[in-house]
Amino acid sequence: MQNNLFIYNSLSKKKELFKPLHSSFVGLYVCGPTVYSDAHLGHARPSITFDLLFRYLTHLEYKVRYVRNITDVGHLENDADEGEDKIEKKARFEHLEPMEVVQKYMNSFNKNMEQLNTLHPSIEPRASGHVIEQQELIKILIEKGYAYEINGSVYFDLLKYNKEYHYGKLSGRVLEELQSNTRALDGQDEKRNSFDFALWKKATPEHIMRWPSPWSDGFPGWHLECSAMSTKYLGDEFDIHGGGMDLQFPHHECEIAQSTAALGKEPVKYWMHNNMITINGQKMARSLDNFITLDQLFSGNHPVLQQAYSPMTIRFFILRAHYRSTIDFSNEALQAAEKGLQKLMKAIETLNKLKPSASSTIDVTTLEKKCYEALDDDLNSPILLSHLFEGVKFINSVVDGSEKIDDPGLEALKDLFNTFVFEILGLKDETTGKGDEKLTGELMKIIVDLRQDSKNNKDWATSDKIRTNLKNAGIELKDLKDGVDWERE
RNA sequence: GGUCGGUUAACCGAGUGGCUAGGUAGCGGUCUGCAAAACCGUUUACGGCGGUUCGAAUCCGCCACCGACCUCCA
Repeated sequence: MQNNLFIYNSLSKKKELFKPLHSSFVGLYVCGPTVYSDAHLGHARPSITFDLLFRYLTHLEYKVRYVRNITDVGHLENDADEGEDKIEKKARFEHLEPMEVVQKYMNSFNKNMEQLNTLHPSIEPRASGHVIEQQELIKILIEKGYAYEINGSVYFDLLKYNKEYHYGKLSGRVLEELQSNTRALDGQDEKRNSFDFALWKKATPEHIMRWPSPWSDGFPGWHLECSAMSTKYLGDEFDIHGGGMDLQFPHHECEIAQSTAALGKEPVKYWMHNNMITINGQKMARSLDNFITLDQLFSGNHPVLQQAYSPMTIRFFILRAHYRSTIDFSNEALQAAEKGLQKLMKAIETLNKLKPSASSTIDVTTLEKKCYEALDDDLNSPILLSHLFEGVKFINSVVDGSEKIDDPGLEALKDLFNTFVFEILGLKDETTGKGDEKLTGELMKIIVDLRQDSKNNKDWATSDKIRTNLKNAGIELKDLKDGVDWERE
């Protein structure tokens, strides 16, 4: 299997040619959400970024196992390891069983992801379903001397680990500096060092989510689940690990430390991190309370939103920027994305109605090559889109008569748009399927005929009245050179 | 304070040494009974100061501003 895909590896800080560990198989692990509230715009970024990667690798005929976890336990409020489990906190707040909270927000997350047309991962494991695997991992770490137990809790010994390996290589940290820069937090007394992190926490009496273990009735630390589940489903070593840039430290460093200590080798070949979505120049995050949920975007129901934005507008908005750049939220940018997407979709509709000529003035092969080059260059979706818009201009020029396309070219161009727009970028036409298309078509034909009669009689008042009233009803008429086109707004 | 990244035209957003990115919004034109759409043309760029080079948005240095991480976060 061959490819020219270069991806930016956060570990080496360079673009590297992607070579999978096992020729035709790819193992991909992406950090999923902690399910304690509705998904917001920020959550759409990694989902869409790695959906694009998943789709492209699949298109390249790799057999991809895409694992995205659901964090439904053990996620503490702060790294003092004395905080409150987010899910339990929410459960008390909403008077629900913790697992009810998990189910509720897992469902809404999945619904939102389907709306965004992201493909389901191959496996969506839940941390709560892998407590045994996590405990096994802890046992290995204790045996090998990388973890220690105190008062029923188990911590990772970073000082010991750092003697043999380099903790901080992904995020460019040095342990000694971390020690001096770590803020003084309460409740760290029992750890040997402030930077050691919890693998297992003994539950306080009021803590509901708890599991028996050799050390105490308790629950696993956050970083552990990803190590345990990625190893279980993708093996000791796998190809790509993805997630948001904000997870690089400490989460991904801890993952590397846990897996490397337990297995004696580094687990991940390529680390990929998507950048953040900002609002007013600041990161959008639940903890900063400046987020807009996806449901709010889809409905327009939020004070800062001037209108509703469809799921595909959001998807297009995100694909318009490279995944390693920040995207600043604004109504203007979203409206521009909406218009651009409409233009693209309209052109594809036009393409399917195009009549071939005897000759062609376009080289589809070159265009296709440029599209692949864009994706191969670290998934450069904005460049890919700029090439597709070249195609859009060409399609419209054929209608206009200034360009021509022959039958093979037409088929190739249709194929190209199909492949890149729908299959790889994962966009879809949102206008179809509304109402009774067939009947509407028949009725529109009658109305357009009647209007043509009045136009032939130069009865502009009537023809304009028909057009205006249709517009008020949400249908726009366009008088073309030969015939009339109409579309829903 | 430490580490890292960013600053591109009205807005968004690509681009790593010479070649029109693209989208949205303006403006002018073609087409049209008018309009819309489309097409053609077009206006504001590379934070500042220095350096390297025949040539820099792109490389180097300094400065300014913004942000991310250093607590949970996608």
